[in-house]
Amino acid sequence: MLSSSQPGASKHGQNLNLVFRALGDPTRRELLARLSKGPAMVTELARPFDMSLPAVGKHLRILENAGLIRRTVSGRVHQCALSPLPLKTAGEWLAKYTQFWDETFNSLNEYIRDDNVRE
Amino acid sequence: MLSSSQPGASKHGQNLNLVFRALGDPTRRELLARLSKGPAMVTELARPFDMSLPAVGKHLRILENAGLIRRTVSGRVHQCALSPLPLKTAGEWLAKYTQFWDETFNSLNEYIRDDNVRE
DNA sequence: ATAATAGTAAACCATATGGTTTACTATATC
DNA sequence: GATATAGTAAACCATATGGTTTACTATTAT
Repeated sequence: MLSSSQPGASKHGQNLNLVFRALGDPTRRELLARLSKGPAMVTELARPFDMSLPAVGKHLRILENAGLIRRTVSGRVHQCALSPLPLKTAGEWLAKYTQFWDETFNSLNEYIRDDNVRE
Repeated sequence: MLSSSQPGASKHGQNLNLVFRALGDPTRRELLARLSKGPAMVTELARPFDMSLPAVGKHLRILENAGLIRRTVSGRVHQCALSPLPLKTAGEWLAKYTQFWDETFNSLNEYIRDDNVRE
């Protein structure tokens, strides 16, 4: 069934791991929401949180490793910007299940059930 | 900016934490893919994996706690079924960023940028 | 030159994840 | 009743997460 190879061995799967795990933390979702309004430096991003600067720095690193933000250093200022493509990837993975969201089990659904949903 | 309250304090946010973290593991995504083709018992679900039954059992528990599967026990058999609503919730969260996916920075995007993306 | 600012690095801690093996419970079968 | 099957429970282990504090580097400002 599904991918016959190892469960998350593909690069694609690895990205999904990093992205979904990154999204699983509320602080990081807040950071993304903030960055959706435009780039910001680290201190600026950290200000709203009741948390040390290094802690926020770590969250940003995780977002960066997931490809969700990019960082440009100029002087001592690290400017962070949203890099939303991985969100699209995640959205596309979820979209494969859209068919199941409306539990109108019609014949189309029947057809889909016989189809493969791949990892 | 965004939610003025605590970062993941809402029940909604808690669900997102559980759901995204559940999706962050390839074994669990495979399990969901398998269940998208119809319900299955635990042993059946575990078979394709090079992993002990208790390990798969734990993954199923995590999926269950995230609301992504339901379990009905009859006799000694635990039947698991996909419960896709939390996927919808996650998809809706992601959908708030759809605007950023196509990097056509038109005037609509400009308008959106002034809008709030909330947690 | 001195001091303040932006940020990372490193050491540390508590708890969570993801896996194992062994033991156990409960149901089904012979 | 004896045995096999389905599955969880519990104890254990290694590593990852999410936070802290202290120390450090590098840039900017006085």
